[in-house]
Amino acid sequence: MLKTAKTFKAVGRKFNPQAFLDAPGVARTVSAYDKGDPVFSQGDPCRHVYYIQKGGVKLSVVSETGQEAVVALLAPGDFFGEGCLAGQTVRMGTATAVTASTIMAVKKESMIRVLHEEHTFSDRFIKHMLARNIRIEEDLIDQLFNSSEKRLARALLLLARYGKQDKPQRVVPKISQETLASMIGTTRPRVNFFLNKFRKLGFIEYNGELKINSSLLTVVLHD
Amino acid sequence: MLKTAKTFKAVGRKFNPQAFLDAPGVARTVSAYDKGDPVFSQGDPCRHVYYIQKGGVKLSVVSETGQEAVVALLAPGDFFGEGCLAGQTVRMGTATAVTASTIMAVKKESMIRVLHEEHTFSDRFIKHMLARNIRIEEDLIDQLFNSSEKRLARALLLLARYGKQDKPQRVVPKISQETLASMIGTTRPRVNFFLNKFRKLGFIEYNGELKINSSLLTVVLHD
DNA sequence: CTCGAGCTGTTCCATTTTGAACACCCGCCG
DNA sequence: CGGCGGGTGTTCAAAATGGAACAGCTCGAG
Repeated sequence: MLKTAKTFKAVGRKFNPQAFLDAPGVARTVSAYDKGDPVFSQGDPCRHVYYIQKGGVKLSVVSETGQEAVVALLAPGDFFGEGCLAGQTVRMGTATAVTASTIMAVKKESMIRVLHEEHTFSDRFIKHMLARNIRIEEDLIDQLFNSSEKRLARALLLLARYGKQDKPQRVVPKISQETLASMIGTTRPRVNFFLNKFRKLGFIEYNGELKINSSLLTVVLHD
Repeated sequence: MLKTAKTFKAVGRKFNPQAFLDAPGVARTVSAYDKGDPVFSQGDPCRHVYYIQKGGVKLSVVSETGQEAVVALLAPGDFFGEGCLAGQTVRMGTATAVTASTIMAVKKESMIRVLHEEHTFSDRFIKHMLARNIRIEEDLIDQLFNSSEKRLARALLLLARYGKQDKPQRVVPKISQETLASMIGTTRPRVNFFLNKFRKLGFIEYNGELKINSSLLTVVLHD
């Protein structure tokens, strides 16, 4: 009855995975989080997969030396905490709400059952994971190839499409220089230096709100 | 009837995904590759998923400026080229045999069908992808946190368990300083410098063959 | 209003890293 | 035998980066 599931490719972005998780017998709970609340923390036991209904979540890791690295920023429709499906028993990082959020937790076992029983759902989930894979791989390649200046330019361009699949915006969601620094693996003064450089060059504008000029900023990536 | 599929966790490392792909009606071809042969190249159309039966494969990306970054080294039992399942139409990187290899190509559509019909297989595939996800994420975190010296130490430790799930070896597979450099995102002189440093400190030995002392080398990671 | 927390703007220097160069070594092929 | 290609050992100056420090701004709580 779900025509959108005809082919893998046809599973478009309007598809709602949540419908399947709302079925009777699926062990799930929906919770509200305030900005800054942790959903789980590095070292916690690993028993649920999460699905973002509203808001946004930051995945980060803290090193022995205490510095934080932001691995991903997630938006409504994203899953996270899937590590437990691969047999991880503890969380390898911390998930924090970056705005007030509504997040559904699904028991690992329920998740597996739904993955078995619903092709449309499992297709979607596999796609989600592949997409995340691709994105993280791109981030890695970015790190391997580029200078921090280029990485910052790229991070801004990606943030401009945060949560809006394929529809880049001119306005970048509010984000501190500190967080930017931990996303691209450098220090805050460095981020500040380049932001001002970009501003002087007219690639971005900002007073409180950060706007980017995609076409100009893209130039930075190509030398 | 498939007892091994009882729980997700029970899908152990002895499980052989290939059995499912050998079923009648699955569009697949098995080919032999010599060392250095490309399996696919950046920009090629994207219609198959690959499975390594024998040998080893290197996934790499080439930047506009011509420098190469090695994203992954894969061993028998690994899948690659899964990007096409997520709707990618062209290859984002190049896959090259690093030794003489036997590799099975499975048509995207067949792969999807088997994923739908065989829980044991799809569990395994999801696990594989999650594992790759975790590994790439670790590589990214490594880049975000660490100096090239630490990254090199970590790369050597990981290479020591290349293809041997969970059973680290003392001998690291033959690999050029150039390739190491492109894996950790630095230059060859840098790799050379640190290798010699590690040798002087007794962390590694090498004449033609590279042996590591895991416990000593691990020290480098923790300052 | 006043204080403090959190973020931004800026400076400076020690250190790390790059990038290019040159010599050496060894195995393979004509 | 001689040359050539691919990998290694080493050097050095120029450039990028890290890290610490200090000042200013703004907004909300008391």
